[in-house]
Amino acid sequence: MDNVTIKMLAKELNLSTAAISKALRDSHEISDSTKQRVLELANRMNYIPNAYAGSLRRRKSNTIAVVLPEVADSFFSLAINGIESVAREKGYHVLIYLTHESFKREQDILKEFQSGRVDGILMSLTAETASYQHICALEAKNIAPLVFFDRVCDESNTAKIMTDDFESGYKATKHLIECGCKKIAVLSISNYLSISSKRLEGYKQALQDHSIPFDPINLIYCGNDADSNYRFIRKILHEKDRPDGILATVEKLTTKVYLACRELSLRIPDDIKIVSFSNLSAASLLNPSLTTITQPAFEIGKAAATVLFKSLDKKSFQLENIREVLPSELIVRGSTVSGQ
Amino acid sequence: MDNVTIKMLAKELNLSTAAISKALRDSHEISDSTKQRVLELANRMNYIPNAYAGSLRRRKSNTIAVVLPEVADSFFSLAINGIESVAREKGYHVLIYLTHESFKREQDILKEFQSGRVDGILMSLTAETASYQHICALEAKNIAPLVFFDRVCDESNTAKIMTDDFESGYKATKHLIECGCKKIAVLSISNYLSISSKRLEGYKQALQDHSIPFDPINLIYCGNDADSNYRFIRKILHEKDRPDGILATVEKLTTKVYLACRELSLRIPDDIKIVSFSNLSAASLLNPSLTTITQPAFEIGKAAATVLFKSLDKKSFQLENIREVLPSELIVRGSTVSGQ
DNA sequence: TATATTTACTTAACCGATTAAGTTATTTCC
DNA sequence: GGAAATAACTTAATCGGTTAAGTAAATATA
Repeated sequence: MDNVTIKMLAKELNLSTAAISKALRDSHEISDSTKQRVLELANRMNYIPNAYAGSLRRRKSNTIAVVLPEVADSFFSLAINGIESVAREKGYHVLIYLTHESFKREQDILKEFQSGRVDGILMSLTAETASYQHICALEAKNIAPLVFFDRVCDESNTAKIMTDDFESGYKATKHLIECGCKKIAVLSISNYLSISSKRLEGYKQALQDHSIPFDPINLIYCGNDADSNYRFIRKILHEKDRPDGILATVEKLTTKVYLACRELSLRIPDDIKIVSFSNLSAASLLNPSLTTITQPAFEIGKAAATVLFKSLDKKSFQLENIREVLPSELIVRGSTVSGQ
Repeated sequence: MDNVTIKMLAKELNLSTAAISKALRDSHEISDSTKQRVLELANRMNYIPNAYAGSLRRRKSNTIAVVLPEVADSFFSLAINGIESVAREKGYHVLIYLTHESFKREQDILKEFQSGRVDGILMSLTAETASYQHICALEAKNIAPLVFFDRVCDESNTAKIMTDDFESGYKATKHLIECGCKKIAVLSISNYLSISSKRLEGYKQALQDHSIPFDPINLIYCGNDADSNYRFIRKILHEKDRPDGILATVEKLTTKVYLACRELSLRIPDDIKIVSFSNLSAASLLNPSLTTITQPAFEIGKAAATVLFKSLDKKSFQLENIREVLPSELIVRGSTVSGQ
């Protein structure tokens, strides 16, 4: 039960705790022979330093927080993989906080970080986040360096790792238009998120470049409840002037679209074409296979963590105005082009 | 930068730090009027206790660890959701450790827990784990209560939350046999994991009950590398006496099977039928839709966390010999029955 | 009225490590 | 040979809380 402490090592070797501590940290104040003895004993007694004693004294926890809406989403789970790969290499621990798209939770979580629990924060905003005081407060108080990934906060000027959302929205829409779509609906989960608005801008630009007027009726905002999203989508696809193309900006909405199409006997891609932002590895196996905008999720996580650790390794490193934009890829499959 | 501490509150109110601490913890030693004053000031100054000071003194971190092979897997990501939902309610923090199926990592991670970083551990073994000293050591030293979920360790007698793996293996195999399969291959990732052997036992029992001899050649062990798994599966499906039924015990292998079938022009379910352990929400949208054994992933995570917190809340609570078995469900779809 | 108890605190030790500021003994240098 | 520098430690303060033990005043009890 009781773990080996520095005090026990000190008693055993007739040294002060200070000497042990310094020996373990390879201080020049300690002779090589003593260091040897300390190291040997520490190994033999299986000494593991108390995680919190050092954190308290040094005001450093070797822990980062990842704040994100959801894990059960291939983009975020891959991003976590990327983050974890860097954190592990650096010997850091990773705390996970799920907001489940709740702004209140996001606020509570950030507030808790004032406890000094984490040295750095990686964050992707909730779909609800429309006010940024909690983020400003965090930054103003200089609590911990913050790096946004994917769902970044334009109102903050800390580091942001993102994909080319405008271009992605543009590419996807252009592709749908070129496949013959005249009425393209955009499924979104937020009118606050900058990724949403950028994707939407890309969409609008593509329409404009192809002389299709933008009609706000084609903007469809879904919520957090899977069932009502399904019913909503189904209702829209059931209408007389239903869309003939769908751009789903969120992976989870695609399932609903497929199900609704199936139930309404709408043929994909003949009656309706679909492009979805998705990292689903089974995208190519769907019926029909799904045309996706696929983000480099793992790389985004990795890049975000890498930038964060630059700041943690060197206090002078400035996160401000850092923007990394990684390209997404349009992968054309059967939901837009038959026979693919 | 410098956070509000108890010392600052004490100075402000002309009280000792002890009084503040006790007031904040609503001790009977402090008068109501003083408590009021302390609480009011703490609120006003936005006092957030240092996360590590209390943890050090009280030897309690309000943090649990989740040790698992992978997040980019719908079972595990849903389980994390379940765990997080309980942890959040209890005011605990969740550290995530990914083993990526590496035994060495699992050992290192467990060893680190001797630092007292976490109050409790939720764990799912790696596919490689065949030795259990690291787990015994953890338990012997009484470092933190440990609850296994899904990939449990039979050699330990701490709490285990699992699904009915034998029955699932049985049901899946029986279904394949009833669909006409004569030669059913089992895709597995481990011959160590108890879930694997239980599923396999169920498979064998089903064969026996239907008078089909068990042939070890139908046992196919895949590794951790996606590409070589694919090539391996493809090779097997290319052979003359290829299987006519596949039971994939791991979600990620299913994609490979579908791809291999497509490349080899094997028709599912006509030429080959597939059942997979999977929590993929898109299972019904695959081409053909996938017959699955679906585990109650969220509930498993939730149950595991609930049991762990029982032990954390009441030290006398015995985790030993606790076994909760939640039922999985066979969902018949198009990969075994055409037209589904 | 004297003693016991309760109330509402304060003091000081403590959790386990880190580190600034000493303290010797030894070596270096002029 | 004596001052200065260096090596190899120790002492004690510190991080920010928690808590056992102590204390003084107020109240209760005999």
